[in-house]
Amino acid sequence: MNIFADFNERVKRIVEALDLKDKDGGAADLSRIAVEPPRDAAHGDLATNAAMVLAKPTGQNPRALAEKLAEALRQDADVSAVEVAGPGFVNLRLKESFWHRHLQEILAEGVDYGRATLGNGRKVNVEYVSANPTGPMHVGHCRGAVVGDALANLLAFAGYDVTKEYYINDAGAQIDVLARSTMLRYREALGDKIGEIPPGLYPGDYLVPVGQALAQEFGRELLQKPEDEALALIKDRTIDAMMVMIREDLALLNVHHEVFFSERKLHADNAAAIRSAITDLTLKGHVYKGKLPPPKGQEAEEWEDREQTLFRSTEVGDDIDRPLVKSDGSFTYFAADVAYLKDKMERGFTDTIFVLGADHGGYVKRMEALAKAVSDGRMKLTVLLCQLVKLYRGGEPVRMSKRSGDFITLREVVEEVGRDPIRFMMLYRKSDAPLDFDFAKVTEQSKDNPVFYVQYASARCHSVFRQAREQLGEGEFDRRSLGRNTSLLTDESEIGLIRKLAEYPRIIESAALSQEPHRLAFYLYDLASNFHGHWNRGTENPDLRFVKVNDRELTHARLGLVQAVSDVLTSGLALIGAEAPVEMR
RNA sequence: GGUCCCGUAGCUCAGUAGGAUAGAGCGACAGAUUCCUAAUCUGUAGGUCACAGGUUCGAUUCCUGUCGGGAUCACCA
Repeated sequence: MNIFADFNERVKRIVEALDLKDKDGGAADLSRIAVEPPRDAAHGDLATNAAMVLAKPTGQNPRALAEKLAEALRQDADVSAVEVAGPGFVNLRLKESFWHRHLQEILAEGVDYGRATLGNGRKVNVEYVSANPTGPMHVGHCRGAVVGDALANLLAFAGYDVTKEYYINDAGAQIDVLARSTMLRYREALGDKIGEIPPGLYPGDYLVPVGQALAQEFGRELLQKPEDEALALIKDRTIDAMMVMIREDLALLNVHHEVFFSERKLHADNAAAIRSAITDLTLKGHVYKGKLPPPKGQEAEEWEDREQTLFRSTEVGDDIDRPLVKSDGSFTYFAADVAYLKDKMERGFTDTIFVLGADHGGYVKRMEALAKAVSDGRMKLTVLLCQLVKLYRGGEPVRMSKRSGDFITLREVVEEVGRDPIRFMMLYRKSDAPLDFDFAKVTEQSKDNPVFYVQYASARCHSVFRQAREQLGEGEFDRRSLGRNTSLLTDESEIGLIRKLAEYPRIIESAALSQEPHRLAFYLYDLASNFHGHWNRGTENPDLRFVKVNDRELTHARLGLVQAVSDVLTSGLALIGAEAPVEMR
């Protein structure tokens, strides 16, 4: 139940009853009417811009129109005060009884409070992580993994039919290099002296067990086969092993994809899928043979001026046409994307979202262009770019050398700081802003650390219940009985907390709509702050404490409020992918 | 040079389906514990929302340009 949507309907009904006509004599456009929380709480609980939006098209004075609206709104049983302010805002104040009833609704819905139908069951594909299967996940993958996962959770909660997907880049030269690297480890496991891993191959220890497993299974058999054949088999085994490892790494972060889509499959059977997709594109007139101009702004010494097969992406919004076939006759990476997007379309997705690192910003336009061409504009493709994460340790930048596999792995980060702080902090910044991640600050257990601040609020809620059970000598409290006496909540600070809770559904919808999961993290911080603030009023004024031993009814009412706060914290933290702890000591 | 992102308090950042007097945390200063967890809270100080135009009843938010910072730029994945 979104109270803003609720009152938006009420306002619209009133406006309809006024039977306003626009200049052409038609019914006035009501779509721009908004009901929002006013920026300044002193203005009331809700504000609407209806009068200002409608004034011009209907040729009326905005303040006069606002007065008419106000008059009608005063008749609403839930409204205690209405005033017209500024250029024509209508500010509403709601009766306490409305808030009491709303708290009951929150309690009835529990952790489902805020679930929305915004998506109308539309099928959305969220693709994220998609790291090359050439080694373990490293710290650089964390942000995309968390942002993508939280966004997918959020969209599902907002009523979309979401599929979490991982595109395995298991084709191409890098994978061949990977197979040759494993071959070396295989020989090593057989006792051959391999010396240093030659430059250009993957030196990481993680291939050692893969080589050992091969040696155990095949003995020296593979060395007797033709190299092509042996490498093909080794490649399969290595990719499988890498994906097992990557899934384990992702599980540490609480990330679980539903679909792992293999690029190699698109290249199988003489690239049947790619050929078919390109044929489709060709039939639609998006493919031609031609030359590309040499790149500008940089020395192009190796530029080869040749005629090639191109996707005419410039006609669908791209800056330059894109090659589909390499000079050796094989397909480009982008050609596989054509087939991949076609596959997504055929699986029925109306929306596909890619979560990528900022270094992939150059791919956005060609992907958008491709989606247009492949689906004739029916599939909406959006790219969410995550800026880079800078690592610090106590204020000092952490240096990582890219050579010799000397990077910090995802596993190491999780082991050092824990899953929840990573998930929360990766979302405690807008995706398109760079993020500083300081190991020292993220593990700090104080109010300066938003993760612990929010989780502590959850722990406090549970602490109240422990106290209540002890002092009142009761068992578990169920939500229905807690909601029975909400009308006993009369303190402004208590009503304020309900008001804050009532923003949750709106936050869910706006975060899902704008694809900005960080809004949820900031809201939870805000809610926690409100709760801590209210709590501390109890230290100054014992009458405001939740547990009143000599007033069981009041205690139940207040516990209802605590339960609702706890439910929303639990719900929101779950979307972020973190726990709502019951205790922190 | 092209493209994309960013520019808001001393610092780190929110806020933008266009709304009223632009917010929070940190840092600084002044306070609160016979307390349901002080891992908390209250108050004070601090601003040309980079700059210039445009659209609008109204712009931090949308558009254009300038300046500054970052990312990226065929045949790799």
